[in-house]
Amino acid sequence: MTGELYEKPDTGRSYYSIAEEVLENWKDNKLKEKIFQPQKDRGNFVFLEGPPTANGRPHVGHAMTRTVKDTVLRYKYMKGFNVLRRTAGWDCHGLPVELEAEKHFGFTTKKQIEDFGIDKFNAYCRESIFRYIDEWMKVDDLLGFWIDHEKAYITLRNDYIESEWWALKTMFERGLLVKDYKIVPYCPRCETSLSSHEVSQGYEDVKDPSLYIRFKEKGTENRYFLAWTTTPWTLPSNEFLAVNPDIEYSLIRHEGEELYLATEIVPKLFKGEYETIETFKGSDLSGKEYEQLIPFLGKPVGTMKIVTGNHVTVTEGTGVVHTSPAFGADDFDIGKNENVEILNPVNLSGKFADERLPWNGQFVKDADLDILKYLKSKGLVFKSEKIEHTYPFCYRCSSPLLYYPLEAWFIRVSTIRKELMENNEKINWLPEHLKEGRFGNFLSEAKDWALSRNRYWGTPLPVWKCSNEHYFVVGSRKEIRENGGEVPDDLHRPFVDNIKLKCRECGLEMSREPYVIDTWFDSGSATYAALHYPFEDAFSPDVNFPIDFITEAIDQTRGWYYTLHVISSLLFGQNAYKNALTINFILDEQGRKMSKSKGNSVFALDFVHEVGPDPMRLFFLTGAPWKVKSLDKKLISEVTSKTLGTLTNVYSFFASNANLDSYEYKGLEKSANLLDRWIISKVNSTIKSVGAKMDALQLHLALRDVQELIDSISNFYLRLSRRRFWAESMNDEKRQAYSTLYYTIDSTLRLLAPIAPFTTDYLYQKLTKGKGSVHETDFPVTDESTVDTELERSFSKAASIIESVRRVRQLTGIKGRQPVTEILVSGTEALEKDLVDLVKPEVNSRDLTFIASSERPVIRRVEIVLSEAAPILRSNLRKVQEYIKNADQAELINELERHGKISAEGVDVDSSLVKIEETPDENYGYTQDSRTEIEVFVNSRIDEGLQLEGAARELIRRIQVMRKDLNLEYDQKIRTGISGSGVIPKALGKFKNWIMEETLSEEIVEDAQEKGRDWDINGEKVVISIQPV
RNA sequence: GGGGCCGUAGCUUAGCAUGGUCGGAGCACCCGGCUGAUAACCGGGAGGCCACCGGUUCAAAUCCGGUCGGCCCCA
Repeated sequence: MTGELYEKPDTGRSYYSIAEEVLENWKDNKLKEKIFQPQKDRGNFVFLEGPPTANGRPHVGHAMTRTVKDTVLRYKYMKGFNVLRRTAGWDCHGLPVELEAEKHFGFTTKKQIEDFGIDKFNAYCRESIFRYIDEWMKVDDLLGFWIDHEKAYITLRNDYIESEWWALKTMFERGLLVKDYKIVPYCPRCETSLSSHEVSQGYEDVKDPSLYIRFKEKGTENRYFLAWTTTPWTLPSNEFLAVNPDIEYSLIRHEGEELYLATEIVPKLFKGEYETIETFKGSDLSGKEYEQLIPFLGKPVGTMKIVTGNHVTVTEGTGVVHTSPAFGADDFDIGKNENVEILNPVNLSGKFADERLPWNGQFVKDADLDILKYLKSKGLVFKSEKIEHTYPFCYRCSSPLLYYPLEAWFIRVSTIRKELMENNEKINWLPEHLKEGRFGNFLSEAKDWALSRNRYWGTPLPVWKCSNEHYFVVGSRKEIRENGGEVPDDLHRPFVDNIKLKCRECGLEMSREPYVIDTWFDSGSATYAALHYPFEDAFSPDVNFPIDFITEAIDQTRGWYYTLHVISSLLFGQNAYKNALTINFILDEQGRKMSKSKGNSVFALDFVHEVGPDPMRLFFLTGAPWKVKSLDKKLISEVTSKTLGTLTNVYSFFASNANLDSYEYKGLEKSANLLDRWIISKVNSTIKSVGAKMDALQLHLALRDVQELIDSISNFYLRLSRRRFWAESMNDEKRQAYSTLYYTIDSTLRLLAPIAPFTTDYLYQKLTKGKGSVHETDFPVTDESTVDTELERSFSKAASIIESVRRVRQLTGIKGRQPVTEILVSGTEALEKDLVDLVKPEVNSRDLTFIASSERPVIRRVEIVLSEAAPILRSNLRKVQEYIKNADQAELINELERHGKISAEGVDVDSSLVKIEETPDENYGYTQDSRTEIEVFVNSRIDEGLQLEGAARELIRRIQVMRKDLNLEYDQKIRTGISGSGVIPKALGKFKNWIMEETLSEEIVEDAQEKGRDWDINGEKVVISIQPV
């Protein structure tokens, strides 16, 4: 190290390389480990990481989620909390993983998997889920996401599974886990049922047939029920037609046939040419019989008749609903009520599997067209078209889902809707509308959770059954042993399938129900299962629960947010988390959604290399996280240079000057200096607002406040304070300035540290000379005694005055370097003298005077308002105008103000007919600030003295530019030569000493050297040369 | 079909929950200025029927109703 106290930052350096250096530093000092270690004197803040599946590369959206997580957790740590459960988690099971494996092996059916061997298949799954885990962890590190990877919870571990088993047993004992035969959304390709939250991930707009079909009423010649469907393949299994009992139906005659349909629909389907024969209430139609539409499957007893149901509407179709109990939830209920045999010719692969059908062997959706043809040939199709509607597809393999009757295990979520909603009340949602909106709506109609999956790679359903239909749910590994089983090393299939238990009721051998469970149950169990509850005591629903904070992407409202909430409500009777912050998607640079198929995904690792972690983090927190944003590199560099760039420069200024003066910070010194008092006040009021916004999880608003502070420091405080730092020797004033600036930088770094952890720590190290990391420090606390809102207001006024003067100078063509004699300000009470002294050099004026409204240098004239006056004064108008024009305006105004009218040669002119027009004195440039209404008058008369001073300043400025171009040290003395004509010699004559002082010239000769540089100063040619001595 | 969010200058957006400071910023563009920390800053210019239509009100970008458009979610 040289004698430098404060190391200067390398401004040319990329944010990525700064981050690399800081990361090294963190690693060397084991900083993460230190911060992960809970300390006694701290309160607790509990986090929970939503576990990603690491079988794909993390993209920028993941990076954003992780940034938000990290920012909050860093903030909470600095606020004095132990952040508990700051551990990573990995989601391991499920259809997505199996699908990858199927692709790898080229399997398309479950039989292939079984022939291959479930053990080998699952072994591959187990490996593949961690394929990208290194990249995930690398991204976390590079982003600065401080999360404990070593203690990560992993949902495939036996301990984790065991906790879930405990939960399932608990639910079973409370009657909440049941086996049922139900219509479930079913993926024929994956050959498994899906839960409602899985289904909700896969809706797409598609075109499907829209058929209006004639069902012939039994015993009639040409009388039909007109029904509507979009799923022709379900027609062979039609067993009923449903009508709404309360809706009115008509029997109409149309082109020689008679049709039943809802009255309301008639005019929509028939334009004019029909005749209504009779009308009925839906309930009147109940019981009427019809001929089977497609007669291949036989006709079960009690079918082919009209039934009623409240689910029938007339928003689509005809009000007569084709009902096949095998393929719809409402339909199924009807079938159950009527107690009929269910016609189900479709097998688990989604193909017709009944030899009596002409379409046997076809995939049902593919058979739609053939069925339509068949019906057409029989003359049963009234109308056929295509409509676009949304239809659910498997969220992983994109096959169209079927609603299919299956035996499955359910969690009876619908029974606790009320509790779900009550517990939702206790959650703070960001944005707020999710509580009542999307999430609340979903809760209020929560469906039973179809939990079981007929698959392989998942948490095994811990239910055993004997041939007497006795069920036993295993709640722990111990219970396996207690019931005569042996615990395998791995609780997954196929090993778990080999466990046979002895039935407690009848002693017969029990085998496991061959299902695995929905992987969403895994992640939704993280609250307790990650800590192996209740087998270990790291977790208790009574301590540090609910979780304080979680944040995930918006799609998780129906995913993780939901399953966490449901499971916690079921098991613990309370909400799982207190604060839920939702993050929206990031679109690509063109504003398109990123998707694998389009190939426009931007991966986190690539992007962090490109722009660096802090710029990326700043970008993520610009604008509300729950608003969609497009990746925008321009915006990134803008926000980065505005915050980190400026802050780095502020530090850089401090460092270079403090080094020259060998200044060392020894605490904040009390300063009477106005600027110091102001910026300290500003820092403290910003600390307050930033803290409040961070507490409210309004991270983007907090960032905005910090940015404003940085701007104030750089463009006001420092700009106006510079001269104090240049004083020859160290004095109180100067030391106080240093102390204030140090304090200001230190506070700002700490305010920004949670958001931009690398650059702030990089600068903090330099500022504090390596005394530790900014992330170990406390978040700043407001010192109320320093906050002076009155002073802050005065400064905004001062800023507004400076702005206005610049505007006037622009308008009147007086350069900033040209001094003026006076500036008058009205519309505000006078600023205190110290502040005025600060403003004066900025506006470059000898005097700055605050004046009353009446003192303003304006010429006031009374003017007739023609539109008002003309109709009243009529023929006197001319005379009055003339009179007013020639009268003494001051007297006239006086009269007007005193009497409310003037008397113009005998004519009374009411004040409403005139107005007082004000024009600024021509010797002044004028403007009024629109916001503060402060008026500024700049005296535009420039006498010779001022002109010469202006010229001198021009010279100084040019010389300074040349010094800088030569890269001279700040204290390097020079010899200067100047030649020029016009005012230049005069200016030199008068201001030589000043120029010498300002430019550190030992002498100035009025004759530029040969290598002099040509300048144009206000049209005057000047040659200047400088030479270091 | 239902629900949620959104629609402000070329782009990004503040303001709208407590109607009345004229609708503010930033980027980009042009012009000018300032600068011995600064990829900085300042001033000016151009650019908006605050999506559209109606209503409430003395007064609406802001409240209400409807329409259109975008995004998301559900059935």
